Order: sequence, then C-alpha cells, then structure tokens
Amino acid sequence: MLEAMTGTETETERPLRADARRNHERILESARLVFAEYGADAQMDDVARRAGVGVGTVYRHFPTKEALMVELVRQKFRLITATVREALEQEGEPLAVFADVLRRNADAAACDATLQHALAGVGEHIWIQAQAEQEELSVVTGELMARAQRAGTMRADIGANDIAMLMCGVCATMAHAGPGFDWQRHLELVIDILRPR
Amino acid sequence: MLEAMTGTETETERPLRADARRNHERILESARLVFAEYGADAQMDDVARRAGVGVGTVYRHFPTKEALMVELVRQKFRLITATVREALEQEGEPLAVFADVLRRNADAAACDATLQHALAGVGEHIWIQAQAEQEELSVVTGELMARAQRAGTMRADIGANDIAMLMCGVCATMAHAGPGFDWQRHLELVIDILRPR
Amino acid sequence: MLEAMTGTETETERPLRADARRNHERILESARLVFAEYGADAQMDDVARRAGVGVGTVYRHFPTKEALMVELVRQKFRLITATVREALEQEGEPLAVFADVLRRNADAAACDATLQHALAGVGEHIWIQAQAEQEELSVVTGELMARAQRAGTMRADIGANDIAMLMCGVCATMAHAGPGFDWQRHLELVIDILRPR
Amino acid sequence: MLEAMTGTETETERPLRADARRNHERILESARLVFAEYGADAQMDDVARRAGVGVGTVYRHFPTKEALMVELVRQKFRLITATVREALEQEGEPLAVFADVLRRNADAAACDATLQHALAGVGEHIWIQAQAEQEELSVVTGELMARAQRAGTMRADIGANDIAMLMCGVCATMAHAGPGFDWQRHLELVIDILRPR
DNA sequence: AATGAATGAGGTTTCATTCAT
DNA sequence: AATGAATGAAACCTCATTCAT
Repeated sequence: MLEAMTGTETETERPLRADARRNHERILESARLVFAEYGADAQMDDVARRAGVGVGTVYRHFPTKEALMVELVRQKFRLITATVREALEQEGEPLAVFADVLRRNADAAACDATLQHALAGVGEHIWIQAQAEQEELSVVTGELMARAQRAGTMRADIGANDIAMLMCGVCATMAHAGPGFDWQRHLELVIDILRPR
Repeated sequence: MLEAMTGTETETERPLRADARRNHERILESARLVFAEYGADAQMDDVARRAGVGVGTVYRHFPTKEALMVELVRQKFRLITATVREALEQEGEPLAVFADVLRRNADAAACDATLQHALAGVGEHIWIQAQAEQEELSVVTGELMARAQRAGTMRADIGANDIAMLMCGVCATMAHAGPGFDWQRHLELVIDILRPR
Repeated sequence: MLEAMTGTETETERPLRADARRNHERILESARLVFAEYGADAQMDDVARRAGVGVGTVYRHFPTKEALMVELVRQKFRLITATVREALEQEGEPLAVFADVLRRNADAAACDATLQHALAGVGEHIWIQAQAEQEELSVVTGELMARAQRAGTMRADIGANDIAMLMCGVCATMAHAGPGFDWQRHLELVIDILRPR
Repeated sequence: MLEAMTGTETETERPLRADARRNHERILESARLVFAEYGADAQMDDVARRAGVGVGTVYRHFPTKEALMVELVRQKFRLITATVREALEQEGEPLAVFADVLRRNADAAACDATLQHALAGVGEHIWIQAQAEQEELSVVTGELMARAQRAGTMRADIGANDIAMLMCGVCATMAHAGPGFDWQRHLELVIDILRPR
C-alpha cells in the first residue's frame, strides 16, 4: 500500500531493479525507525546498519542525509493525503468525517513524535522540497472541507492552509512534552474552531 | 529593564564584578544573535567572537552550550511573563487586553523566529530546566485570564496551559514558513477560540 | 613475528580486511614511536600523521586514546612473554637462562625508555585492562623459574610476582636518568637476589 | 621543623614578609594534598582554592606549575635526608638502623603514593632541578652506609646511588597497584641485597 | 601583594561523505 | 551495485598563564 504511493517510475523490468527497489524501501523504513529513536542527530551509519546494508548503499539511494529526510517528510504528506482521500469516499456528516481525519492523523503523528520532532527541527529548506506533496494534500483537504462548508457545518472562512497551520501547531505540542501539555485537548480546541459560531 | 529581571543579587559588590556582569550580558546577547542567525548548531566560538570575549570566558559564565541555551529559554519566559504582568496593571476590556498580550508576544517571537526555531529544536530536557519560569508564567497568565472569564468574555473551560499549547503552535507556524503559512492569521484563529460560543 | 602474536582471527577474510589490518599495524607502530618521542601527552593527530592516515582512521581502530595505550601495554607484555617462552625451549643452566631473559627484556625496555615512562605514567586502570596478558606472563615466568628452583640454583622463596615488581623497579630506574642511575647495575643487583644464600 | 628546612633567606623582618611566607607554606601544603588526590593533572586552580588564595598568588610564589612540582620534589628529598640525619645520631647495629630508615621512608612514600606517582610521571627535567637535594641525600646516606660497611654487616660493593635506584624501584611498585604487587615485600627483598653473601 | 576574570591555543572525539575494492 | 574503511573539517571544552582592578 505504501509502495503504491512511493514512486511513479514506469520501468519495472530488470531484476536488479527489484533489488534496488527493495533496498530503497528498507533504507527508508530504517531511517524512520532510527530517526524516531535517536532524533535528528541519528547517524547515517545507524540507518545503514538497521537497514542491513552498507553506508555506501544508503548514499547510492539518497545522495545526502538531507535528501533522506526530505523523502521522509514527503512520505508523511503522502500518508496523510491518503487518509484524506479515503475520507472522501466515506458517507456521513462531513464535519464529523473531517474531524475524524484530523484525529487519525494526529494519532499517527503522535506514534512517532520523536521522528516528527526531528523532521520539524531541520532547516525549512527541507520542507520546501516537499512542496508538491504539501500542495497535493492541500487540494484534497480543500475538497473535503468544501463539503462540510457547503453543508454549513463548518465555518466558511477557513481554508486548507489554516488546517495545515493549526495541525502543525498540534504536532509542536506533541514534541514539547510538559506539564499540562495534552495534544489531544489541543486538537479538540482546534476542531472547535471549525464550527460556525 | 531586562537587567532588572535578570538577577536578584544585591549589587554593591566588588568592582571586578561589574565587569563580569557586563560580560554576562554581552554573552547572552551575543548568543541570542548568533543562534538567531545560525540556528541551533551555532558554535560557541561564534558566540564568543561576537561577544568580543574568548571562548573560555563564555564557558566561565555558562559551563555548557546547553546551559547557555537554557538561559536563553529562561529569558524568553521571563520576558513574556513581564508582558503579562504589565497587562495586569492595565484597564480595559479583559479579553481585549489578553488578546493584545498574545499579539505582542507573538510579534516579539516573530522577530527572532530563527532563534525560536533553534530553541524549539533542542532536546526537551532543556525546556524542563526552565520549568520554574514556565510555571511562573502560567500563574500570571491564569490571573489575567480569570478576569476575562469572570467578566464572561472568555470561555471558562480554558486554562493557562491551553494558551501555552496554542501559542506554542503559533510559534511553530512562524518557524515553518511556507505558502499560506501566516502566523498572524493563525493567532487570530486561536484568539477566536477564547470567545464563549 | 609480532603479527603472529597479535591476533587469532582466521585470516582468509575479505581483501579489504588486509588493508585494514595493515593500517592497524601501522597505527600501533606509529603510536609506539610517537609516545616514545613525546611521552604520554603525545597527540592523536601526531599518531595519525606519522601513520600516514587520518585521525578518523585511528579512532576507527582504537575508540579512545586510552584504548590505544592499553594495546601498547598489552603488546609489551606479549613481547616479554614470547621471550620467556623461547627461553623455555633452551638448554642450559636454568638460572643463567633466566637471568639472560631478564637482561634481554631490560635491554628491549631501555630501547624505548620514554615510551616505557609514558605508559607507566598513565592511570593504573590502563594496566588493569592488560591483566590477562600480565597473568599469562606470570604463568610462563613461573614455569621457567620453577626449573631453576628445582635445580637449586634459584632461591625457592621467590615467585613470578616478585620478578614483576623487581623489574618494574628496574624500568623505573631507566626512566629517571640521573647521576649514578645505571639500570644495568640495578638489574645485576636484582639478579643477585635470585641466588640462594 | 619543616620550615626550618624550607629556605635560606636571611631577611626575616617586614611584616608582609611573614604573610608571604605563610602563603608560601600553605600553597605548598595545598599542592601536596591536591596532587596526592588528583595526580599530576590536578589544576592550579585547585591548588589555589585549597590553599585559600587566588591563582594569581600561587603564580606569584611559583612562576610555573612545574616550579611548584619541583619544589615538592625538593621537599621530598629534604624530608628523607632529615630521616637519615636523625639515624646518624642513633646507636644500634648499623645495618638494622639503615634498614629501618628505608622502611620508614618507604612508609612515608606509601602514604601519598598518588603524589609520588604524579611526581614520577613528570618529565625528568623536573628531577634534575632537584639535583642539589638529591646529592645531599646521597652524601648523608653514604655516611650511614659506611658505618655498616665498616662493621661488615653490609655488602661493601654497594653505594648510596644503588640505594637510590633500588628505592626508586620500590616506589614504582607502590604506584602500580596490582595483584601480587606488595611493596613491603619488594622492600625486604631489596634489604636482603645489602647483606654480605 | 592579592585577586580571580579573562584568555585562547590546543586536545579529544564525531560523523557526513568519498572511494578503493 | 554494494561495501565499509578512510577521511578530515569541525565541534566542544580545558587549563596554564596573564593582567586589570
């Protein structure tokens, strides 16, 4: 399922290709785990070891540590986009459906809060490289919101970008554990905003 | 004004002390600038150079890079606390006063968004060391909010911690500049939450 | 000959390994020279430069400066042990054979007295890490001594540990060059002790 | 008593002088303690703190860390010399008296083995600067030995320098604690050498 | 004469990246 | 295509020594 979203290359022939593809996935998965465990200063060597390959191989697939992180960010967006797309198929009260999407995505983010923090901590040029994915997410989110807004159960003056910002905030809460920091409550407050007054 | 908050030691100490105190301030100020420019991985050498002192001096005042960052975080909190305290003296519609405090603080944060990002990016044990300041802020914020809540112009089911989380979110937005990311709008949405429905 | 003692891993490994092994030896040799020249506070950079490799390589082989010194100490012990073993094969009056071993080892130590001094100067936890080698030496030394003692040409109330202490003393003399400090004489006095009265 | 040996300056007038003299002693004493505790890499700041003075004062009395250590070495020699002198006054079997001196001095050295180790670990040019004291010790030791040799209870072919070397060896044993390293036994073996065969 | 803050060269260690095998 | 040893530029921090007060 994840693989289905991973790429768009059309060639799927040579056996070596299959091997490489497999390594690509393993490295990405390894990176996810390693960054989730050690934060942003996990080392490329760790990623390689966990993936069961040499560092050289990691560098063959991702020319830079940054490139690897960018891919991780992209994946995040794709994953969220997929959730929203699924929701587009669902029946039900549109705002409730949307709120549910937010909750599910927040849950997913909370699962690897450290990874989230690691990705958030890096320079923003990394995020810029994931703009395409971010925009795609924006589009489908907009669609889902439009329904609720047409139904009149969601404030009309709010757009997909607002959601992005607000959820970005919820994720920040996850990262900064502290007394009285409860991201679930934060999320509910955010959902409250959506209701027309 | 900042100095007024920085310490409590009865001055009138030895003249040498004056020099040291001066350096202390300069180093802190330098750190603020340097971290704002280079992010969390600014170097101690840079801090020293910008402050016009040797590295050794920086280390005499702050035993560790981390200690220096902790102090920066503490200062941030003290500064915000001061703003809130000022607001407690003001007349005016309580919610409006409070909203204004939020706006002013957000403005200040936006001025050194990179520093903000740098501080946010570090391990949370740094934040834990600023708990005292954080709690003090929480207390005065609670006071200011109570007024508005008694006046009925602010939702009663919201506490100082909620504000902390929400503002933490707004700051996250500042850091992640992106298309459609407008922290001022984010802030207004947050302020919206405060109004009773 | 030295290599023969250095390891026990079944060779016939990957070609790369040969390179690494070579570097390992070169670094060790370089360390010996550098510590012999500059004493205990020789720098890792110097070790690397003399070995013709980067510092990183030194650290890949020895995780710590200390670890490098430990290995040097171990080697010393292994070398001495080898001498004693050789002597076990020799014919001849046992005490004479033993005395000769002492002289030969002292000679070797005198060749790099500075290195000796450097190693002696470090914290003893380094020596503790070479206990295995030290004990092995003790065992073979004991064997050689037993012969002489059975033959009645060596005092029976002396053990391998005593030799260790006494020779440790002779080495101390080498390090502290001074007027009237003649380690060869010191050694002969020590050998004198061995004779039954 | 110690002060009596410390210097040869004839001026004992100005009150300030008294102060300075007092500091001199305190610093020396502090140095002894600090080097005994932390070994050769104790810091000048520690010496100053323990002495209750500023570093600057330490440097006024000893222009260099090395100079301070040299003085410590000198003191050691003076102390031993004093013991030997005392023994010259004693009645009794000369060899027994001499052996006793050795035992007492070894005991004293064992009390601050770490200091001993620290001093031994430094470059030998430090020892060279204590040559005068070393020679003085040599002279009185020679006197005491001559008695025993005239009495025929001590080997005649041994000199004060030999004792220096042998005792240097015993001290080395103290420093290198290890299994089977028992300096008292080492010392008895050394004393054994002295007896005519 | 004493103080202790300041200095800054230098030490060890890390880690992203390259490249010979 | 994969491997992992090698690289070396930094990074953080220490501490003997100086010097303004």
